[in-house]
Amino acid sequence: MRTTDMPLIRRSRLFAQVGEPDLAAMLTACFVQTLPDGAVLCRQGEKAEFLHVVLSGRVGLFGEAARDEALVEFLGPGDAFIVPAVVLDVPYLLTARLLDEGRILMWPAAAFRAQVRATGQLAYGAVLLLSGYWRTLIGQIKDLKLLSAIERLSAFLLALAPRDTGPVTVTLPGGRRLVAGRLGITPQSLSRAFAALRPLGVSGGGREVVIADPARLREFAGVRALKNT
Amino acid sequence: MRTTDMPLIRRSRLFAQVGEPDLAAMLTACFVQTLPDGAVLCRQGEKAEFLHVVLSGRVGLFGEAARDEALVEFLGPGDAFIVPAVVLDVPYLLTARLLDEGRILMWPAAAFRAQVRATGQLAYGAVLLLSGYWRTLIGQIKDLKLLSAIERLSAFLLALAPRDTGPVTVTLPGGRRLVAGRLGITPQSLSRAFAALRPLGVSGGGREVVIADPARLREFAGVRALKNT
DNA sequence: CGGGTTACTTGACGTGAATCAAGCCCGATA
DNA sequence: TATCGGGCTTGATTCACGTCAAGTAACCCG
Repeated sequence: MRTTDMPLIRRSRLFAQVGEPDLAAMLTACFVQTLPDGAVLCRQGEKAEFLHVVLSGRVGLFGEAARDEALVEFLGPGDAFIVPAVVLDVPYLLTARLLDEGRILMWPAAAFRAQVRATGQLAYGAVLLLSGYWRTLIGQIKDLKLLSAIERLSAFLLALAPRDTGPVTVTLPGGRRLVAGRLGITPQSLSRAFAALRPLGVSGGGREVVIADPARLREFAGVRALKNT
Repeated sequence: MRTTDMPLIRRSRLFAQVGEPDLAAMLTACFVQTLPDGAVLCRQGEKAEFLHVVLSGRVGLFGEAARDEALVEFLGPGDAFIVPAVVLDVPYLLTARLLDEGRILMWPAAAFRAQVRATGQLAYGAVLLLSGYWRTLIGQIKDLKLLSAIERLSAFLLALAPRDTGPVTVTLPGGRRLVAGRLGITPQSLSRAFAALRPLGVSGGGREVVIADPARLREFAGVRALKNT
């Protein structure tokens, strides 16, 4: 573990409430790995061996079916996964794959389970982290059930931008193929959705997307001011 | 609070780890209400006032959009909601409505926040509870993204039945309209999906559904043995 | 510089599910 | 008993999105 990792570890909600000495003690059981783009951290259906905390790089969580797979969520530095599988000691529901080269904190499952049961601050951190995830997942389910593909793309782009801003450039968290999976559509449909938003001031080039008028886009997305409320 | 409520309270994962005296102390801040069918417990967009724990009856969690609403999840005795909104002190993402007459434990938000921060066992219970919810939500997202309406219905019915069983009768957690919402389809499509499953041995009458051959249904649902793994 | 690979876009077409619209069943009410 | 109304089913039609198939652009490697 490098000394430069500590600030990254502290940034995670999971550890926000844990005191310095306790944290140091906990981390003796852990190690950090630098892994290449495409590395698989855990595979759907396998038993949880480690809790992973992303220190740098981005990770994609994928659900796999017969001949298909769909990206469920993007994760970045500070995110921990898969807390639920580790805590409950059951198999993973998802496959996690690095989308970049990245550094990952590895925490043996049994040690983490014991710690979270013993240390109130860590459990509280886990509650905060899981609460945040619960909300993003609920948001995604609502989007899938209530919104069209174009509206979902609008909402997704707006969520990448700061609130109440003028023209902005946002950076997609992955290639178009991955974004399409996150939105629950095919890459082709995503391409068409971007085309449909172009008259509304969304001009895309590669991974950078310019939103000329966020207010107009927000209005179009259906009166969705309640989105993150 | 009635004495008959205590066993129900103990059944919830949230309190499983909390010792008897601590529990009694915590509950002094709470009260229990019996509410009629259709009562709204919290409304999307409002600030969290109470944590609710279902003691009896069933509750539906609904997402609301412009002119539409969709059932996101059914809850029953032992379930607590909306922990994330209460813990993070942010507005609800969902509206909760009683589907039956039911008894609900009401826990003032500020008191719960303080308790969960102070009491490791309670925080740990919350971690367990949220971990379970995380997994059901992930399952639902995977279903929405990867499965057709008919496959989703199959998976949903199978999840209601005990594993590895012969012919069974399952009870839907709500009317067809609600089940359709949970599956992300319209009631008409649900009706057609049931019709499509009839040749596979699914015969429905009202809220009771008979699955003549769960193994065959499971195979049909796509090689989804990994569903809850 | 050429050839290949990968990522994205665009077009034509098919299909699953929504929508519109009856019709049916059954329980509640007078 | 007659009438009403809500929940469910069924049929016809429409539409959003998926699928299949080119086509283009950018990048890598020989």
